[in-house]
Amino acid sequence: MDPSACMNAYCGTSSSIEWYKGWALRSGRFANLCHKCGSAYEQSLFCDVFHSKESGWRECTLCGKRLHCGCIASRSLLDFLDSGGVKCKNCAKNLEAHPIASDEKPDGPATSKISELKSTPSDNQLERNNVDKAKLMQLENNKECNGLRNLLQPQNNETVGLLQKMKQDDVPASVGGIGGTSLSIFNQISNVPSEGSKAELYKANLGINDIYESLPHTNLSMSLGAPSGYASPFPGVIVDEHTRTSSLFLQGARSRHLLPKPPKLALATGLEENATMTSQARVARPPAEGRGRNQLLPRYWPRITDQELQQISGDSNSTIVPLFEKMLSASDAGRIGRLVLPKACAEAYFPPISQPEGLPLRIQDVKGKEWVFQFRFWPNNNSRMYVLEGVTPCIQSMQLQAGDTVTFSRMDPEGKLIMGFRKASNSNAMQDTHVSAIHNGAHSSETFFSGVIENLPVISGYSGLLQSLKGGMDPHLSALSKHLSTASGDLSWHKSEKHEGRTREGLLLQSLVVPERKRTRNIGSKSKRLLIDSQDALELKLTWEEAQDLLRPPPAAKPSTVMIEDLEFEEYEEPPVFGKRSIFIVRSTGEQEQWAQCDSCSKWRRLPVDILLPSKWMCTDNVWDQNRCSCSAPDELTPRELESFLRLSKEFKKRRMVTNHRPIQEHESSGLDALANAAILGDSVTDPGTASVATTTKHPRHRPGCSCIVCIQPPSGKGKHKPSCTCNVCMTVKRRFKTLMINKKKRQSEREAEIACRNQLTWGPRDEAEVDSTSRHVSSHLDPSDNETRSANESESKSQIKLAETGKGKLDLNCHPGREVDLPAGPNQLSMMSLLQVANLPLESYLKKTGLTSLISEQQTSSASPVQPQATEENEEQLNEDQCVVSVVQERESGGEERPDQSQDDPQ
DNA sequence: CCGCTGCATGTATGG
DNA sequence: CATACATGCAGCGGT
Repeated sequence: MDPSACMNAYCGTSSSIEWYKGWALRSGRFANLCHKCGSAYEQSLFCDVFHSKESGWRECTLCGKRLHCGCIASRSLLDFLDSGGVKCKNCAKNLEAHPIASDEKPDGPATSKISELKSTPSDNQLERNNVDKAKLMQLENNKECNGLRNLLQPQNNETVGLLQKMKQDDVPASVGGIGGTSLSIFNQISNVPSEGSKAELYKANLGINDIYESLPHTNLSMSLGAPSGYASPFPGVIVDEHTRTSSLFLQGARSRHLLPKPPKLALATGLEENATMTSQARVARPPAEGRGRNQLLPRYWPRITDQELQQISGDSNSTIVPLFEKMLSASDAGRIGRLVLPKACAEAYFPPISQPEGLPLRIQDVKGKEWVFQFRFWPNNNSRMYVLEGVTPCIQSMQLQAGDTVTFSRMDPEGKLIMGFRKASNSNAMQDTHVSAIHNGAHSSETFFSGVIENLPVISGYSGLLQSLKGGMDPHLSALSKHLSTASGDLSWHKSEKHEGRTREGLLLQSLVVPERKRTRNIGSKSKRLLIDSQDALELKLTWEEAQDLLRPPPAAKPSTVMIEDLEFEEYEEPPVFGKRSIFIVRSTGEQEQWAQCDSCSKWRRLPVDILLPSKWMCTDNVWDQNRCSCSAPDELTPRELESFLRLSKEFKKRRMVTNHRPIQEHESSGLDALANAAILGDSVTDPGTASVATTTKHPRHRPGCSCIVCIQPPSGKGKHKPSCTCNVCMTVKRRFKTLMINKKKRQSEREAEIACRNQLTWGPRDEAEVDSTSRHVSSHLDPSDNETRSANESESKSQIKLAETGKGKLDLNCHPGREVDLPAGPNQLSMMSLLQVANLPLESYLKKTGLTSLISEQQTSSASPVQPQATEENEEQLNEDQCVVSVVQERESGGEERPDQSQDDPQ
């Protein structure tokens, strides 16, 4: 499916800048919005391109225009500069129209821009730079920044100016690569004639999409040797690969050093520190050019840090040239002992082979041990599939498993192949281990820093720092681990211990306590087949949902209202911001509480239920309780209570995982099954709360049960039933669906008035439990004897709630323009701001005012009911001791899990 | 019967 | 749609 097309099968809007216009808020959820059909794609919250919680907003490096990456819709919105940063379509177009302008005018745009920036350092660009302040705060701790100023000192004005210009451009993609990056820039600059450098560099900054194509023309394969008159802060010299021809592997190899720009403020922050700091940033380096013309996917770019390079190289005169890396698949790491090599890499960096038998290849590991693998290929279609055979002993010796990464480098001038590795689960420095591990290692925390996204053509931070490091020999890395995993969030190559010790509770707590912790979505993972612990995978799936929970409207942003298909959306030009996660509880008295944890002292503080917390919140911000507005104030919750709450939250999370997991299995079914799901799941199918979680693989943004024209297609080649099929199964499914819809309509009409009222409540404190747009909701009931009445009312109240949501006019990603069933009666005029105002009213007064006091009991019962037996039993037992029964409200996330027995919907 | 080998096939992804 | 690649699996040989 065209990733840039609207996923609504009825819409047909395909890639265009218009597609993705802004952030839409509806039903308490943020999403990006197709302006044609109103489909909202919540998954776009996390930016595939920038892989950032900052939602993919960037500025064109050249003109400053704000861009959205168009995670799903349209990557064509922007191009990536090979020098880092992005450019908008306009700039790209303009530059393509005048590709040689800068060549003709060495003092043209580049120079003038440079001087301009030099002279007015507080111009707009700098102002714009503030946008990414948050990101840069991370940088402040990153000593990678440090070397640049010193590097600049001896430079001529041109170079400095250029670098300044570069630094001022917003280049988040190279955030992590500052050290090496800046050095490489410097070296390159200093190695070319100054006149040419401007032109070439500027040109390199322009619309060059294909770095491999463009670089030969831009003559950037210049020597990287240390410039005369420049005392490199690094102990080695830079490799000039042009001079390396000694190895077979070097055949055709040329350095194609790119010119990533250092991020803005790279020069402005922390520059005083010593310049000899070697880069520890894990930056994907476009590898040295190999024979093959095929460009290497960024996925395979070596992400070796300079420090690792240094460690490999030791003190020898040899230079380590990172070639490529590959994340081990299950079969790679399996017992078969065959490591599938990326074709392009194999052809580029390994000796050419013409016979399938290939030839033995000596590869030295980082400990200095030499292995001999059979490098060979199989015919595959009309192509070849390259494998390294006999890798099992090596893999085992490195204790590698699926998801870990092996790196291939070359030691020059010997041409010796070096094999390193990186454990997927070692990004402990960022406490993101569980995430990175279950991400197949594709997006661990360092990715966030570096901004380099695998699978995506983000050209970033090629340090060009192919240092040869002088001194002692023996490229052992055995001691490496203790040098790595430092504060910069780097990965260790060697640490094999996993962080299984981190308990689920810990994970939960972490997620509760540090919601702003960098988390990633399982995107960009090439291998879906990697062995991932299912629980972890489910947990991973939730990160989006969790993130959605934390979204807040951008501060000071005024939403504009757009109407699409009679649905009203609030549209924000700014992406939402992340707030702090909190826990909601409901006492048996009906009293609601919100609890949040101080970021400083970790104590839990009780808050009004209607407060939206910023991502950072501390006791001192607790203006609602003067007795507990400082970290020194004692904890209000007993450890027992806290444990109960967290426990229940954990249970809730688990159940939600299970709930969400089920449809994933179901989606393997045929389109008719999907229809059946629609019938069985009924209202909840269209519950927007389930939309973002339970997806199908057919097209991941559709929910199980989705009956759109796409979803009801059988899997290719496996069609079971035609839409016109009249077999018993099909007829039953259709009948069920019909009955369901009739019932739904009936209920809807019966409760129309009530729905209207309830809609007003949607953003009220109580109804948050249904919307769950902010937090885990845990309601506590002091009287467990409520259970009977609860169960008696459960079914009805649930259906009411769901109906209420139906009536709210939910987002249906696949709304048929002419479809009646799910369309709401009309738009609701609930703006975020008005809702917040409403939320600020005391609950009771609001209910009285709106005549909805009767809803309290109903909601309580409904909110307490859907606890699964196994969880409830244990919990209640535990909690009864505490005189507090806590149950989790999960109306919204429950999907079809807790619907009444399907036979209720089954006319048979 | 088991494990290895080579190929075929399904799936994900990029153009 | 073409391609890359992860993995399944048939066939074969060794035990």
